[in-house]
Amino acid sequence: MKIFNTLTREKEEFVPIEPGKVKMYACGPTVYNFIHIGNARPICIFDTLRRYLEFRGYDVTFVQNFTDIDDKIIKKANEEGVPAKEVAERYIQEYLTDTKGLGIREANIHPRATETIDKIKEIVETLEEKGYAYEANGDVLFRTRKFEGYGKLSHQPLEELESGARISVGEHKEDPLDFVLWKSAKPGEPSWPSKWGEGRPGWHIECTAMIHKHLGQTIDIHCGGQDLIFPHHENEIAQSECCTGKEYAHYWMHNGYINVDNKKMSKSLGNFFTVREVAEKYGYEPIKYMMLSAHYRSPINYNLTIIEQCKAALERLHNCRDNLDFALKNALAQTADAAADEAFCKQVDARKAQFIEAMDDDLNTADGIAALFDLVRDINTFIAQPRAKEALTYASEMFNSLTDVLGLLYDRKEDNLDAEIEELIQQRQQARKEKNFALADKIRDDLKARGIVLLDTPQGVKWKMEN
RNA sequence: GGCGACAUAGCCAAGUGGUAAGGCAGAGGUCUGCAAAACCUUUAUUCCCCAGUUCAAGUCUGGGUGUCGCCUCCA
Repeated sequence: MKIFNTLTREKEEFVPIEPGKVKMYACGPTVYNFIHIGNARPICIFDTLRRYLEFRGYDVTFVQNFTDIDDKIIKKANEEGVPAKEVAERYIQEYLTDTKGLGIREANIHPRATETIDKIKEIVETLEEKGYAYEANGDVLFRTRKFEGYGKLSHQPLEELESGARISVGEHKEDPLDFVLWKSAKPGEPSWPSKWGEGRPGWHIECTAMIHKHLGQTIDIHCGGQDLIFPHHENEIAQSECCTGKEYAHYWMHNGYINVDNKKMSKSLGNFFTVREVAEKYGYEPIKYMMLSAHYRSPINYNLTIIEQCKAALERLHNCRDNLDFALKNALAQTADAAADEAFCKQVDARKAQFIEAMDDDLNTADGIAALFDLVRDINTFIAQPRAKEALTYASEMFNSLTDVLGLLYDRKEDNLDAEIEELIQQRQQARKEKNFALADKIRDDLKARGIVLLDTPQGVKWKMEN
């Protein structure tokens, strides 16, 4: 598989550190609010990456953090007059509700900053011993200029970065580019004891500490949104590589933004939509589909038309799954046309190959979806007449496998009709046969009132629950 | 100022040298007592503009135009 590596700005063949195994880390949310759909993009994309790597046979260990101590959380807690811990815990639960709705698998480990304090202190101490960090009024700062590789991820010369940097009032930096590893606690703030006094972790150190603790000093893939490249990921590299003397991550993947009116969705512009509010109107799945419909590094311009189009596109996928279920239920025990079955199964294999080719190319989910839709057409055409169970099962399993990798069609209810409704459908069929259309239509209307829609198809009567 | 990205049909969107994927919407058809749904077929002589390289360019080069991003917390 090829991956576009931000470090080299090139697509590179993916080679894991340890054959067959992948260690990946994605920066998780700071839990002080509901996530918006911009936040949801990396969550969806890198969940799909994880699934795809597993589909390709890798044993993946995926770690994603919760930043549960931070200025914004403390601010929110103060506003509400509750402990920071309570705010964090609440929004972790809301996060899990949304990601569950989006069909995201939980990471293997979801470490929290507050559970990683020991490791954080250990790294900061090591950096201090090695001369990469210094204490100033209870804060511990990283001596950026001492790390030669600084700027290698964002591809910025130091001078240019410095021209934009500022020293805020009250900071005690040796250099504007230096950043905080450990912050001294203000009165009333949550804090932990340390050799530098009571304090809490800085903005960038926790990810590095969690990676070292749970994945090791060097990982395969580190991912996140493009806005984390600088300074967050640049600083992570500096901390980690100065601490260990080893390369931090082999591949860096960064997703593009979700825009509104062509502008980056952000809290400060106030042009954001939470996942929750969009889901309440359209459901979670169209959001997931939207994320996959474009390449992960391209921007997506969010609006209502887009989400409606995604919902409609998804319908075609769900219908195919319904069609397959129906065909399977009425499958022939033996094949009627062995040659046709064989040709069909070969075609199914070709779609899988097409899917893999797309996804191997830097996770081209848009092309992956195209392969899936081609498979849908193949299936729909094939099942226009009764087919043998074997071929249908083959196609069905392939369809499930591909949709599962993409993380779509995860929320299908088991549509089991009770005997009474089955009986009503039979009565209607009888009425139709006897040309008692008044009765037939009445039964249809009654069922519709109960949310069950009947579909008279050439293959027989299908039904589905109304959306 | 430094660094970077993007511009493909009504809409969304793939496609890094070989003659324009896929989806939505639209049109036609199949099925049907009717309705609805579904399914099938179809929809860009052309890829922002100009010049160049090449047998061949949406794809490479140069120049424009436009839009956006990072350089400050941010997915």
